[in-house]
Amino acid sequence: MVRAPCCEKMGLKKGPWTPEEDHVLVAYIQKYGHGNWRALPKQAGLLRCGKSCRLRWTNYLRPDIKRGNFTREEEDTIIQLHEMLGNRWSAIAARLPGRTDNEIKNVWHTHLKKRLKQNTAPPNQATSTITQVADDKAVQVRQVTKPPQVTESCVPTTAGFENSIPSPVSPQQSSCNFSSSSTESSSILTYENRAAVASAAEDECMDSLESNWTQASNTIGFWPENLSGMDEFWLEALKEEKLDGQEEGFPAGSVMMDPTYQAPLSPLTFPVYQDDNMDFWLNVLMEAGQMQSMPEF
DNA sequence: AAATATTACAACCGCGCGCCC
DNA sequence: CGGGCGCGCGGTTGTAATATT
Repeated sequence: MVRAPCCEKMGLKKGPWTPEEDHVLVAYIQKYGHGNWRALPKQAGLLRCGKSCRLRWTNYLRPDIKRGNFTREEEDTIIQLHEMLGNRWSAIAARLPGRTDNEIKNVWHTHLKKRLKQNTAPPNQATSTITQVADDKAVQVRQVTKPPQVTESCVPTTAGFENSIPSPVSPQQSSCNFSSSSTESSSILTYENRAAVASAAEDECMDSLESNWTQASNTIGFWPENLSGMDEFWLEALKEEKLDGQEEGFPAGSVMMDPTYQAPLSPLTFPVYQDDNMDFWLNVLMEAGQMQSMPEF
């Protein structure tokens, strides 16, 4: 069966919306809501198809839309979410309050794709790229080594921290900053000290970036059964992605936490901590009470 | 200053999904 | 159970604004 084009009716207007049309649409929706988009334009007296009205409302006129340029944090979040979710713009938009899927899609195609391309240098150039500019370096490091940044709804933004690099702290360096006590909350880095730790570890991480860390292709992850207290953001991602074929090797009921961020790691982008590093991190997680049992590999 | 190229973003298009009859 | 309909999503296009030559 062939679907009839949305705006096949003659006389329906296309193209940019006028302020008058906007006013009519907003006034109508404020008064009656938008239960039926198909019927709306006729009832509101607009010479538009329902689809056009819906698009105009959801992408532009909705009162909760945040206008203006994307912040660096928002852009970074988009990059990380895109890494995790792919071109699922609506899923990405759901994690960026006030931003629409269309807007995010646009900013991806016009800015971020380009930026990522610049930052994705061949391995033998990666180190020099990383050390260029602090701003770019932060992006590069997060892109290569970190699980996606959680959104503001998950982790409060700490002023000043956004410019310090949430580095993949090496076990040797970070161990001195962790309490091994499973009863103390200090077994997880605080916002106050993690920036310092990250900064201190940065140089070493740069050097060992390629040898000690691998990217998400060797993802480890699992489906958590005990969800209490877990970050909603990741849980949603976990549920959506279903973790097909990626949950093997981890016992049900375990949740891998990022000890630096106090947030569940994204099983889709979690970098593999190799060999002895892996053991170290698993022990940290065990001691911090974030895993109920050691996984078998 | 004019022509051309590039960028930014609003809007459109077609498809797939879910609901309802 | 299959078809029609409405809606939302992602890809693409059109065009205005801006930068470059």
